[in-house]
Amino acid sequence: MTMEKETIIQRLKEKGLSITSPRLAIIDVLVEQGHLHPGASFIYHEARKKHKSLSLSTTYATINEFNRHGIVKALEFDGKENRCEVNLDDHINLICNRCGKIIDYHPLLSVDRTDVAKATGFVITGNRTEYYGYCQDCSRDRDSASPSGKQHNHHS
Amino acid sequence: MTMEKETIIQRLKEKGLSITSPRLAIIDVLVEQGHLHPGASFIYHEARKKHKSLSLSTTYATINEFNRHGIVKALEFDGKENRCEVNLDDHINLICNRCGKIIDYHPLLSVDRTDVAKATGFVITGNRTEYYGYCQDCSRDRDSASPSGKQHNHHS
DNA sequence: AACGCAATCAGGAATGGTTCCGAATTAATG
DNA sequence: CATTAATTCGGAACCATTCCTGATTGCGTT
Repeated sequence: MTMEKETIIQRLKEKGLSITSPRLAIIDVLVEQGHLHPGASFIYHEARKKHKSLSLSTTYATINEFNRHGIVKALEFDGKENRCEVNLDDHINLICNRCGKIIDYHPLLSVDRTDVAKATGFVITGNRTEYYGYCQDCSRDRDSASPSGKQHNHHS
Repeated sequence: MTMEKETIIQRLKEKGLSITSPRLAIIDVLVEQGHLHPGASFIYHEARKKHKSLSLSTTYATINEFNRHGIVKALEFDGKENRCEVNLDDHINLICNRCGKIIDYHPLLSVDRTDVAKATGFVITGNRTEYYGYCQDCSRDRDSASPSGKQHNHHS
Protein backbone atom coordinates (compact mmCIF):
# COMPACT_ATOMS: atom_id res chain seq x y z
CA MET A 1 0.00 0.00 0.00
CA THR A 2 1.05 3.56 -0.60
CA MET A 3 2.35 5.45 2.38
CA GLU A 4 0.21 8.02 4.15
CA LYS A 5 1.13 11.67 3.84
CA GLU A 6 1.67 11.88 7.60
CA THR A 7 3.96 8.86 7.55
CA ILE A 8 6.14 10.43 4.90
CA ILE A 9 6.38 13.73 6.79
CA GLN A 10 7.22 11.79 9.92
CA ARG A 11 9.99 9.98 8.13
CA LEU A 12 11.46 13.21 6.78
CA LYS A 13 11.58 14.62 10.31
CA GLU A 14 13.31 11.52 11.62
CA LYS A 15 16.00 11.86 9.00
CA GLY A 16 16.47 15.55 9.76
CA LEU A 17 15.13 16.72 6.41
CA SER A 18 13.19 19.96 6.20
CA ILE A 19 9.50 20.02 5.49
CA THR A 20 9.24 22.54 2.68
CA SER A 21 6.43 23.70 0.48
CA PRO A 22 7.88 22.13 -2.71
CA ARG A 23 8.24 18.82 -0.92
CA LEU A 24 4.71 18.92 0.42
CA ALA A 25 3.40 19.58 -3.06
CA ILE A 26 5.34 16.59 -4.38
CA ILE A 27 4.19 14.36 -1.53
CA ASP A 28 0.61 15.26 -2.37
CA VAL A 29 1.12 14.09 -5.94
CA LEU A 30 2.54 10.81 -4.70
CA VAL A 31 -0.16 10.01 -2.17
CA GLU A 32 -3.07 11.27 -4.24
CA GLN A 33 -2.52 8.28 -6.53
CA GLY A 34 -3.42 9.94 -9.79
CA HIS A 35 -0.59 7.81 -11.02
CA LEU A 36 0.88 4.66 -9.48
CA HIS A 37 4.13 4.99 -11.41
CA PRO A 38 4.66 8.68 -12.06
CA GLY A 39 7.71 10.00 -13.87
CA ALA A 40 9.57 13.18 -13.05
CA SER A 41 7.71 15.31 -15.55
CA PHE A 42 4.32 14.13 -14.37
CA ILE A 43 5.24 14.93 -10.78
CA TYR A 44 6.69 18.25 -11.85
CA HIS A 45 3.59 19.40 -13.68
CA GLU A 46 1.15 18.15 -11.06
CA ALA A 47 3.05 19.56 -8.10
CA ARG A 48 3.32 22.91 -9.84
CA LYS A 49 -0.41 23.30 -9.47
CA LYS A 50 0.14 23.62 -5.74
CA HIS A 51 3.59 25.19 -5.63
CA LYS A 52 3.76 27.37 -8.72
CA SER A 53 7.46 28.20 -8.64
CA LEU A 54 8.62 24.58 -8.44
CA SER A 55 11.55 23.90 -10.72
CA LEU A 56 12.40 20.71 -12.55
CA SER A 57 15.75 20.42 -10.81
CA THR A 58 14.08 20.57 -7.42
CA THR A 59 11.69 17.89 -8.56
CA TYR A 60 14.59 15.64 -9.47
CA ALA A 61 16.45 16.45 -6.26
CA THR A 62 13.38 15.64 -4.22
CA ILE A 63 12.68 12.38 -6.01
CA ASN A 64 16.29 11.36 -5.46
CA GLU A 65 16.12 12.28 -1.80
CA PHE A 66 12.89 10.33 -1.39
CA ASN A 67 14.36 7.38 -3.21
CA ARG A 68 17.44 7.49 -1.01
CA HIS A 69 15.25 7.36 2.09
CA GLY A 70 12.95 4.63 0.87
CA ILE A 71 9.88 6.80 0.39
CA VAL A 72 9.67 5.90 -3.27
CA LYS A 73 11.65 3.43 -5.34
CA ALA A 74 13.18 4.53 -8.61
CA LEU A 75 12.48 2.39 -11.67
CA GLU A 76 15.21 3.10 -14.17
CA PHE A 77 14.77 2.90 -17.89
CA ASP A 78 16.94 3.89 -20.76
CA GLY A 79 15.46 6.03 -23.49
CA LYS A 80 12.22 6.22 -21.60
CA GLU A 81 11.59 8.36 -18.57
CA ASN A 82 12.38 6.84 -15.18
CA ARG A 83 9.44 6.10 -12.95
CA CYS A 84 8.70 6.20 -9.27
CA GLU A 85 7.32 3.13 -7.62
CA VAL A 86 4.90 4.47 -5.03
CA ASN A 87 3.62 1.15 -3.77
CA LEU A 88 6.56 -0.47 -2.05
CA ASP A 89 4.99 -3.84 -1.39
CA ASP A 90 6.88 -6.71 -2.99
CA HIS A 91 5.39 -7.22 -6.40
CA ILE A 92 6.12 -7.69 -10.06
CA ASN A 93 5.65 -4.91 -12.58
CA LEU A 94 3.92 -6.00 -15.75
CA ILE A 95 4.95 -3.56 -18.47
CA CYS A 96 3.06 -3.45 -21.75
CA ASN A 97 5.34 -3.34 -24.80
CA ARG A 98 2.72 -1.46 -26.69
CA CYS A 99 1.11 1.22 -24.55
CA GLY A 100 3.69 1.28 -21.78
CA LYS A 101 1.12 0.70 -19.07
CA ILE A 102 2.59 -0.68 -15.83
CA ILE A 103 0.43 -3.09 -13.85
CA ASP A 104 1.27 -4.23 -10.35
CA TYR A 105 0.99 -7.96 -9.89
CA HIS A 106 1.25 -9.62 -6.52
CA PRO A 107 2.28 -13.23 -7.07
CA LEU A 108 1.51 -16.01 -4.66
CA LEU A 109 4.99 -17.39 -4.34
CA SER A 110 8.37 -15.80 -4.64
CA VAL A 111 11.98 -16.83 -4.81
CA ASP A 112 13.38 -17.14 -1.32
CA ARG A 113 16.11 -14.62 -0.77
CA THR A 114 17.94 -16.65 1.81
CA ASP A 115 18.31 -19.35 -0.79
CA VAL A 116 20.05 -16.90 -3.04
CA ALA A 117 22.41 -15.82 -0.28
CA LYS A 118 23.09 -19.44 0.64
CA ALA A 119 23.81 -20.44 -2.92
CA THR A 120 25.86 -17.47 -4.05
CA GLY A 121 27.03 -15.47 -1.03
CA PHE A 122 25.32 -12.46 -2.52
CA VAL A 123 23.54 -10.29 0.07
CA ILE A 124 20.32 -8.89 -1.35
CA THR A 125 19.24 -5.39 -0.40
CA GLY A 126 16.77 -4.66 -3.18
CA ASN A 127 15.26 -6.13 -6.27
CA ARG A 128 13.67 -5.35 -9.55
CA THR A 129 11.43 -7.73 -11.39
CA GLU A 130 9.67 -6.85 -14.56
CA TYR A 131 7.67 -8.83 -17.04
CA TYR A 132 7.17 -7.39 -20.47
CA GLY A 133 4.38 -8.29 -22.82
CA TYR A 134 0.92 -7.14 -23.76
CA CYS A 135 -1.74 -5.95 -21.37
CA GLN A 136 -5.31 -7.12 -21.73
CA ASP A 137 -6.34 -4.06 -23.74
CA CYS A 138 -3.43 -4.31 -26.14
CA SER A 139 -3.43 -8.07 -26.66
CA ARG A 140 -7.12 -7.88 -27.54
CA ASP A 141 -6.26 -6.11 -30.80
CA ARG A 142 -2.57 -6.72 -31.06
CA ASP A 143 -2.19 -5.92 -34.76
CA SER A 144 -4.59 -3.09 -35.29
CA ALA A 145 -3.64 0.16 -37.04
CA SER A 146 -0.93 1.67 -34.87
CA PRO A 147 1.79 -0.88 -34.27
CA SER A 148 4.25 -0.89 -31.44
CA GLY A 149 4.37 2.88 -31.76
CA LYS A 150 6.05 5.18 -29.33
CA GLN A 151 5.95 3.15 -26.21
CA HIS A 152 4.55 6.20 -24.44
CA ASN A 153 3.38 5.81 -20.92
CA HIS A 154 0.40 7.98 -20.37
CA HIS A 155 -1.17 6.17 -17.53
CA SER A 156 -0.05 3.82 -14.82
CA MET B 1 24.55 -21.18 -22.02
CA THR B 2 25.92 -18.73 -24.48
CA MET B 3 25.11 -19.35 -28.10
CA GLU B 4 27.73 -20.88 -30.35
CA LYS B 5 29.27 -18.73 -33.02
CA GLU B 6 27.88 -21.06 -35.66
CA THR B 7 24.39 -20.84 -34.21
CA ILE B 8 24.45 -17.07 -34.37
CA ILE B 9 25.65 -17.06 -37.96
CA GLN B 10 22.96 -19.55 -38.79
CA ARG B 11 20.32 -17.33 -37.27
CA LEU B 12 21.53 -14.30 -39.18
CA LYS B 13 21.24 -16.22 -42.41
CA GLU B 14 17.71 -17.34 -41.57
CA LYS B 15 16.67 -13.74 -41.05
CA GLY B 16 18.29 -12.66 -44.29
CA LEU B 17 20.99 -10.61 -42.61
CA SER B 18 24.44 -10.45 -44.16
CA ILE B 19 27.45 -12.04 -42.57
CA THR B 20 29.94 -9.20 -42.57
CA SER B 21 33.36 -8.77 -41.13
CA PRO B 22 32.28 -6.17 -38.51
CA ARG B 23 29.52 -8.48 -37.36
CA LEU B 24 31.84 -11.46 -37.12
CA ALA B 25 34.21 -9.41 -35.01
CA ILE B 26 31.38 -8.47 -32.67
CA ILE B 27 30.11 -12.04 -32.52
CA ASP B 28 33.59 -13.14 -31.50
CA VAL B 29 33.55 -10.71 -28.61
CA LEU B 30 30.19 -12.04 -27.49
CA VAL B 31 31.04 -15.74 -27.66
CA GLU B 32 34.59 -15.44 -26.37
CA GLN B 33 33.13 -14.67 -22.96
CA GLY B 34 35.73 -12.18 -21.84
CA HIS B 35 32.68 -10.50 -20.45
CA LEU B 36 29.30 -11.99 -19.69
CA HIS B 37 27.54 -8.63 -19.69
CA PRO B 38 29.49 -6.38 -22.03
CA GLY B 39 28.48 -2.80 -22.76
CA ALA B 40 28.68 -1.06 -26.12
CA SER B 41 32.08 0.50 -25.48
CA PHE B 42 33.61 -2.78 -24.34
CA ILE B 43 32.34 -4.51 -27.45
CA TYR B 44 33.50 -1.62 -29.59
CA HIS B 45 37.06 -1.65 -28.28
CA GLU B 46 37.40 -5.42 -28.29
CA ALA B 47 35.91 -5.95 -31.74
CA ARG B 48 38.18 -3.25 -33.12
CA LYS B 49 41.15 -5.51 -32.44
CA LYS B 50 39.85 -7.80 -35.18
CA HIS B 51 38.16 -5.33 -37.48
CA LYS B 52 40.19 -2.17 -37.17
CA SER B 53 37.87 0.22 -39.00
CA LEU B 54 34.79 -0.61 -36.90
CA SER B 55 32.86 2.51 -35.94
CA LEU B 56 30.87 3.15 -32.80
CA SER B 57 27.66 3.70 -34.73
CA THR B 58 28.03 0.35 -36.40
CA THR B 59 28.59 -1.21 -33.01
CA TYR B 60 25.34 0.25 -31.73
CA ALA B 61 23.49 -0.68 -34.91
CA THR B 62 24.73 -4.26 -34.66
CA ILE B 63 23.86 -4.62 -31.00
CA ASN B 64 20.39 -3.32 -31.73
CA GLU B 65 19.99 -5.69 -34.63
CA PHE B 66 21.15 -8.63 -32.51
CA ASN B 67 18.84 -7.60 -29.72
CA ARG B 68 15.95 -7.34 -32.14
CA HIS B 69 16.61 -10.87 -33.32
CA GLY B 70 17.09 -12.39 -29.91
CA ILE B 71 20.81 -13.02 -30.19
CA VAL B 72 21.52 -10.86 -27.19
CA LYS B 73 19.16 -9.23 -24.72
CA ALA B 74 19.62 -5.58 -23.84
CA LEU B 75 19.82 -4.72 -20.16
CA GLU B 76 18.85 -1.10 -19.85
CA PHE B 77 20.18 1.16 -17.18
CA ASP B 78 19.90 4.84 -16.61
CA GLY B 79 23.05 6.81 -16.01
CA LYS B 80 25.13 3.72 -16.48
CA GLU B 81 25.95 2.12 -19.78
CA ASN B 82 23.49 -0.45 -21.08
CA ARG B 83 24.66 -4.05 -21.08
CA CYS B 84 24.17 -7.06 -23.29
CA GLU B 85 22.94 -10.25 -21.76
CA VAL B 86 24.77 -12.99 -23.63
CA ASN B 87 23.43 -15.93 -21.69
CA LEU B 88 19.76 -16.10 -22.56
CA ASP B 89 18.77 -18.85 -20.17
CA ASP B 90 16.11 -17.80 -17.68
CA HIS B 91 17.96 -16.45 -14.69
CA ILE B 92 18.23 -13.63 -12.21
CA ASN B 93 20.94 -11.00 -12.42
CA LEU B 94 22.56 -10.25 -9.09
CA ILE B 95 23.98 -6.74 -9.36
CA CYS B 96 26.46 -5.50 -6.76
CA ASN B 97 25.70 -2.00 -5.49
CA ARG B 98 29.33 -1.43 -4.84
CA CYS B 99 31.50 -2.77 -7.67
CA GLY B 100 28.76 -3.17 -10.24
CA LYS B 101 29.55 -6.81 -10.87
CA ILE B 102 26.70 -8.78 -12.40
CA ILE B 103 26.34 -12.41 -11.38
CA ASP B 104 24.00 -14.85 -13.07
CA TYR B 105 21.91 -16.86 -10.65
CA HIS B 106 19.75 -19.76 -11.73
CA PRO B 107 17.02 -20.23 -9.14
CA LEU B 108 15.30 -23.50 -8.51
CA LEU B 109 11.76 -22.31 -8.75
CA SER B 110 10.16 -19.53 -10.70
CA VAL B 111 6.83 -17.77 -10.85
CA ASP B 112 4.60 -19.55 -13.29
CA ARG B 113 3.84 -17.34 -16.23
CA THR B 114 0.54 -18.93 -17.02
CA ASP B 115 -0.59 -17.99 -13.52
CA VAL B 116 0.17 -14.40 -14.31
CA ALA B 117 -1.79 -14.53 -17.53
CA LYS B 118 -4.69 -16.24 -15.81
CA ALA B 119 -4.79 -13.71 -13.00
CA THR B 120 -4.28 -10.51 -14.96
CA GLY B 121 -4.88 -11.15 -18.66
CA PHE B 122 -1.37 -9.91 -19.31
CA VAL B 123 0.50 -11.89 -21.98
CA ILE B 124 4.18 -12.20 -21.10
CA THR B 125 6.76 -12.07 -23.86
CA GLY B 126 9.87 -11.23 -21.86
CA ASN B 127 11.06 -10.49 -18.40
CA ARG B 128 13.71 -8.74 -16.39
CA THR B 129 14.57 -9.72 -12.86
CA GLU B 130 17.35 -8.13 -10.91
CA TYR B 131 18.43 -8.35 -7.34
CA TYR B 132 20.66 -5.63 -6.01
CA GLY B 133 22.94 -5.97 -3.03
CA TYR B 134 26.52 -6.87 -2.24
CA CYS B 135 28.53 -9.61 -3.88
CA GLN B 136 30.64 -11.93 -1.79
CA ASP B 137 33.81 -9.89 -2.32
CA CYS B 138 32.18 -6.61 -1.43
CA SER B 139 30.14 -7.79 1.56
CA ARG B 140 33.27 -9.31 3.06
CA ASP B 141 34.69 -5.84 3.71
CA ARG B 142 31.65 -3.70 3.23
CA ASP B 143 32.97 -0.58 4.93
CA SER B 144 36.64 -0.65 4.13
CA ALA B 145 38.35 2.43 2.75
CA SER B 146 38.09 2.06 -1.00
CA PRO B 147 35.01 0.74 -2.71
CA SER B 148 37.19 -1.67 -4.70
CA GLY B 149 35.64 -0.36 -7.86
CA LYS B 150 34.44 2.91 -9.14
CA GLN B 151 30.94 1.53 -9.31
CA HIS B 152 31.91 0.79 -12.86
CA ASN B 153 31.58 -2.61 -14.29
CA HIS B 154 34.86 -3.87 -15.57
CA HIS B 155 34.08 -7.52 -15.32
CA SER B 156 31.01 -9.62 -15.61
C1' DA C 1 31.92 -11.61 -63.21
C1' DA C 2 28.51 -8.29 -62.34
C1' DC C 3 24.56 -6.47 -60.34
C1' DG C 4 21.61 -4.59 -56.47
C1' DC C 5 20.96 -3.77 -52.00
C1' DA C 6 22.33 -4.04 -47.36
C1' DA C 7 25.79 -2.68 -44.40
C1' DT C 8 29.54 0.34 -43.14
C1' DC C 9 31.88 4.52 -42.27
C1' DA C 10 32.83 9.20 -40.67
C1' DG C 11 31.95 12.08 -37.52
C1' DG C 12 29.40 15.56 -36.17
C1' DA C 13 25.12 17.14 -34.62
C1' DA C 14 20.87 16.25 -32.18
C1' DT C 15 18.33 14.09 -28.51
C1' DG C 16 16.37 14.07 -24.00
C1' DG C 17 16.29 12.73 -19.41
C1' DT C 18 19.06 13.72 -15.72
C1' DT C 19 22.65 16.04 -13.09
C1' DC C 20 25.50 19.78 -11.82
C1' DC C 21 26.55 24.69 -10.60
C1' DG C 22 26.44 29.21 -8.30
C1' DA C 23 23.58 32.28 -6.33
C1' DA C 24 19.39 33.42 -3.88
C1' DT C 25 16.00 31.87 -0.54
C1' DT C 26 14.10 29.58 3.35
C1' DA C 27 13.55 26.18 7.21
C1' DA C 28 15.06 24.78 11.77
C1' DT C 29 17.22 25.91 16.08
C1' DG C 30 18.11 28.38 20.40
C1' DC D 1 15.52 37.21 15.22
C1' DA D 2 20.00 35.98 14.02
C1' DT D 3 22.65 32.19 12.45
C1' DT D 4 23.64 28.26 9.79
C1' DA D 5 22.85 24.76 6.95
C1' DA D 6 19.62 22.96 3.89
C1' DT D 7 16.83 23.79 0.03
C1' DT D 8 15.52 25.91 -4.16
C1' DC D 9 15.94 27.87 -8.72
C1' DG D 10 17.28 28.56 -13.58
C1' DG D 11 20.24 27.46 -16.77
C1' DA D 12 24.17 25.20 -18.40
C1' DA D 13 26.43 20.87 -18.78
C1' DC D 14 26.37 15.90 -19.29
C1' DC D 15 26.47 11.64 -21.77
C1' DA D 16 25.02 7.33 -23.77
C1' DT D 17 22.57 6.71 -27.57
C1' DT D 18 20.42 7.93 -31.93
C1' DC D 19 20.26 10.05 -36.21
C1' DC D 20 21.95 12.24 -39.92
C1' DT D 21 24.25 12.71 -44.74
C1' DG D 22 26.30 10.90 -48.50
C1' DA D 23 29.97 8.23 -50.12
C1' DT D 24 31.87 3.53 -50.20
C1' DT D 25 32.27 -1.27 -49.49
C1' DG D 26 31.23 -5.91 -49.99
C1' DC D 27 27.75 -9.72 -49.27
C1' DG D 28 24.59 -12.73 -51.66
C1' DT D 29 22.58 -13.84 -55.88
C1' DT D 30 22.07 -14.15 -60.82
